[in-house]
Amino acid sequence: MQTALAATVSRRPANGAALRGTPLARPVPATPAMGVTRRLGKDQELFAEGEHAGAFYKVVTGALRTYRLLEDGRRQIDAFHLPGDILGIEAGKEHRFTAEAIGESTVLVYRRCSLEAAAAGEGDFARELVAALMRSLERARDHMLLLGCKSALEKIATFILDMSRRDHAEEVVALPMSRLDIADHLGLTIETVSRSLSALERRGTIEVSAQRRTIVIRDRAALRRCSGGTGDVM
Amino acid sequence: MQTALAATVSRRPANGAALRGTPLARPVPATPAMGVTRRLGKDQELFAEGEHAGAFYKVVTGALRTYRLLEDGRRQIDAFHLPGDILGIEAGKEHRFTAEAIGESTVLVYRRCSLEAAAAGEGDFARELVAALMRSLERARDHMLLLGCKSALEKIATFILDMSRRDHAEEVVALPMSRLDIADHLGLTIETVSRSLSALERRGTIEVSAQRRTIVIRDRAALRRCSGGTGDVM
DNA sequence: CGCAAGATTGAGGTCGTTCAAATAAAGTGG
DNA sequence: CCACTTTATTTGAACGACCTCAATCTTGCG
Repeated sequence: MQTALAATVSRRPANGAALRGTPLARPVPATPAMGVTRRLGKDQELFAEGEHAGAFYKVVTGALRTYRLLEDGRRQIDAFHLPGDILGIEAGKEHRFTAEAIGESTVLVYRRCSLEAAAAGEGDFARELVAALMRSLERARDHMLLLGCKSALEKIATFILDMSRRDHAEEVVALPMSRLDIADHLGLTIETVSRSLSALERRGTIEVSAQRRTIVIRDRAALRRCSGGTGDVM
Repeated sequence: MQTALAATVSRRPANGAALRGTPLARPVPATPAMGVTRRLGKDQELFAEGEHAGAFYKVVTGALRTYRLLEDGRRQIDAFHLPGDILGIEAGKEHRFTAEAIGESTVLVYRRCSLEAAAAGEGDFARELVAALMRSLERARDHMLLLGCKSALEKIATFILDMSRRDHAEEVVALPMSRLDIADHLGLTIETVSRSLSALERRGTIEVSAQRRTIVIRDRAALRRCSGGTGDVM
């Protein structure tokens, strides 16, 4: 039971964060020739829960969050999507969650029929999609392990290591998302996220930048020890 | 932080539960002609984390659990698999989790090359596999919502409704798994599982059979109200 | 019958939440 | 460029849900 706010609106961050210049801004080559690109502004919705799933997407620049809400407003961000990630593939006709840009982002749009073609079998693109699906599932399972078993500190440590891996970052890890986003991703509150980050900083394991959107990993081994094992973080 | 036992062995249940005669025992037709069947005894391992993923499986009778362990023994059961479910499809070459039969079970074994054929595209079976993948992902996401947001009582209520739906059960729901299995699935302890079930029983929402492996839903509406919304339980 | 394993129940402790306040950044308009 | 507002984040104190430890009860089995 957490983060149950009456006004869902108030839960949406609305500050202006620069993604540009961070490692996350590194664009990704558009694999198949098909697909148009689309630009998204900060907090702009790409698709919403319940909407007809007529397309799916691949992140080119920026970062997105996908989430679901409980009736009372509790939110679970199931994943953050960085350049190269594919999102929005649905089993049914409707999107089962909402996707929003965290900062300025661009995505490639694929028509759903590409997916149907893939399921029926169509060579390379099909293989890429199935691989993307399997990777999503793998990540979802890792995340369940985190949500079901880990303590707050372990969650935060795992999250930082995971972002660092996905960001191909050595030491400096960009966190384009707000504390609220992180909290709703890890099943914590913003206060606990903040406290855990402070705790890691106090121990000298990490360093939090002034703007709060960058982390420097000072002691990766210690961070790994904090992460509670298994999670295949590097 | 929960259920961290030093001896992982002691966590494995070993009683004798009858699956036979419950709704869960209902067999499922083997869709593709290929695939040999395999029988599994209670708690028998189908495949283990780290093992080469040379095959994947479809449940015909019984029920299986798939789980991952943290180094200290904490366990997360990511899913229970009932007749008709496909499990063991992996992105990489190795199984990322362990699968065990909960009670006597039978599965169909598919060689991995079928999967590769499917990814490359091979008509009907390909479509079924991709659909299975997408359904797994959907379930994983539902489960993340549960793990990340819901209270103990909400988790239990959701779980019962979900089992009832998957079991095509009207009122009487079979729970072939132990309390420990349920606890490790929902991110709780056995004590909390037990207490929550008792709480629901005390309110007259459900009834727990003497053998503890069957639940009767007395007031589905109340149970749904308890479940915390969204979860697409019926 | 008596033992072993699973499940339930009770008492007390802890981690993370809730509520509240302080601090810090980022706009905004002059 | 600076006061002022707004929003994000951090920090503190107290509470509560769930866990831990321990005892009891139940069921199944030799």
